[in-house]
Amino acid sequence: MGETKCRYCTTRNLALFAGLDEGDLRRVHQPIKEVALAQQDALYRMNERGSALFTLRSGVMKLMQYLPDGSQRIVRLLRDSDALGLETLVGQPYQHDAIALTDCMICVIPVEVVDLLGREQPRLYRELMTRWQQALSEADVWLTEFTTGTARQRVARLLLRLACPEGGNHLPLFGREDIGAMVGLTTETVSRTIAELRRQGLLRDRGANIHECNREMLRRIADGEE
Amino acid sequence: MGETKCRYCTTRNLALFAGLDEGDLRRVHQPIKEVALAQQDALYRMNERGSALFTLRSGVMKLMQYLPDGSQRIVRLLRDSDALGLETLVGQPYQHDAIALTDCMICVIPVEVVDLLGREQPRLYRELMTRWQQALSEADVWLTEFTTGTARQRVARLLLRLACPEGGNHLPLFGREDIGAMVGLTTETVSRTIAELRRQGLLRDRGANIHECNREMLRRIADGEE
DNA sequence: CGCCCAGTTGAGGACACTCAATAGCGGTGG
DNA sequence: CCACCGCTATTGAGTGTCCTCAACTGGGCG
Repeated sequence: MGETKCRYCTTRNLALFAGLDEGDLRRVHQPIKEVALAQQDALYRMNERGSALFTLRSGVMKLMQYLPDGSQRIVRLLRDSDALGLETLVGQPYQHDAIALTDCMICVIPVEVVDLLGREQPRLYRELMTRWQQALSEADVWLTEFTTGTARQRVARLLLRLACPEGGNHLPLFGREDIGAMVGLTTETVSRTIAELRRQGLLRDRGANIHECNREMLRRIADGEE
Repeated sequence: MGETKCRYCTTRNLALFAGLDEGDLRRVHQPIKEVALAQQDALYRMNERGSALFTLRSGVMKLMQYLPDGSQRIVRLLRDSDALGLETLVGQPYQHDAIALTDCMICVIPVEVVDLLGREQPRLYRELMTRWQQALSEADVWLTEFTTGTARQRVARLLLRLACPEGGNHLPLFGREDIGAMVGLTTETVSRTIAELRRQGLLRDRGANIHECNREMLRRIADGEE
C-alpha cells in the first residue's frame, strides 16, 4: 500500500524520496504512514515535540504563529508535495500550528527513516536542503510582498500569487479571515478591497472559485502604478 | 593561516565545521578564504550566481529584498557565526542583497568543499540543516513580530530582540532608515516612536549605543498591554 | 422557517504617512 | 579655532488609509 504511493512520488519526481532506488524505498515504506485531514484539522501544534516530518500529497495547509496579544498570522502556505515539520530533523519542537485549509492527504515520515537513509544516500540531504530553501524563499516573499504597500497592493499581490498565478494551479479564495491573516489586514478591509476589484471588473468569481482575473491590471496595482 | 581560524571555530563549536576532525579540516582549509567588509559594502547582490557560501566571523549584516515600486525591506539580520548564501548549495542564485551594517570578517566557503566533505561526513549536513532552520525561524519571527501591531509595539519588539536582548549581545541602534526597513515603518515614525520611549525614560542611549532600557516596560508595550 | 456564520457596507476616529522645516553632529577647509 | 557644509535625526501640520464598532445581507442547514 505505502509502496505504490512512494513509487508514485518517485516517478513524479516530486516528493522527498525521488531519486532513491527500489532497494532504498523498500526499507523506507514500511514505517511510512498516511494520514487524511479534513478542513480545519490540525496536523500538529506549535511547541509540540514530534518525531516525524510530513509531505503534503494533496490539499492546502497553513502554518500559523501567534502573538501574546492574541493576534495571529499565517506565515506560509503549503501545497502539492511541500514538506512540513522539517524542524524535527534538527531536534526542535514544531514552530507553528499546521492547519488544513482544505481536505488533505499527508505522508508521515519518522525522523529515524531520514537519519537511516541519509547515511547511505547523501542525495536525500540535497533534497531536504532544497525543501528548506523553498520554505525560506517563500517566507522572504511573504515578508516583502504581503507586508508592504497599501491594502490594494497587498491583495492584488496575493491574488496574483495564489488565486490566479501564471501557470494554472489556482487556489480557491479562502475565507476573508485567512486572507487577512496572510496580508496583515482586517477582514473588513480585505472584503472592501476585493469588492472594489470586482466592481472594477478585474475579478470575476463565484463563491470561493475565481473564474477570471485581469492579470495585467492586477500587476500594475501590485506594483503601485495606480 | 586559514587553519587556526577554522580550528578556532571548531573549538567554539559555532561555525559550520564544528565537529569535524583534524583530517577533515586539513582538506578543507586550503580553499577557504577570508574577506573583510567595511560598513555598507555588499557581499553579494540579489540574483547573482555564486559558487560559495559564507560564514560571518564578526560584525552584522543585513539581507535585503526589493519591490518593483522601489520600496525595500530588510528580511533578516545576521551576526556571530551565522551562515549566508546557503542557496548556492542547491544551485540557486543569491536571493538578497547582503550588505554589511558594521565592519565584518567573513569566511568564504566554496560549494565544492561542502559537497566533498559532506560525502564522508553526514554530520555536516545536520549542521547545515540547523543553519537553514535558524534562518527560517528567524524569518517567521520577523513576520509575526515586526509586521503586526502599532509602531510602538513593533519598535519595542525590535529593541527587545536586537538592541537589548536578554543575554547581553547587544546590537547598536542602527540608522532610522534601517530600523524602518525592518519593521515596515517610515524613518519619521521610527524616530518619533523612539523619541517618545526616551521621554518616558524607558530608554537611555547616546548615539548608536544603548546604555539602559526598561525591559519589563518594553515587553508590556510589545505585548500590547498599554 | 429561522438560525448561524461569513461576507458586505457604513460612519467615525486613530494612527501612520507625506511634505516640509528645524536641529544636531561630524568632518572639512579656511 | 571657528565657520560652513552635508547628512541624519527630530519635530510639526495636514492628510489619507485603515481600523473599530456596528448594522445589514445572504446562503447553508437544522
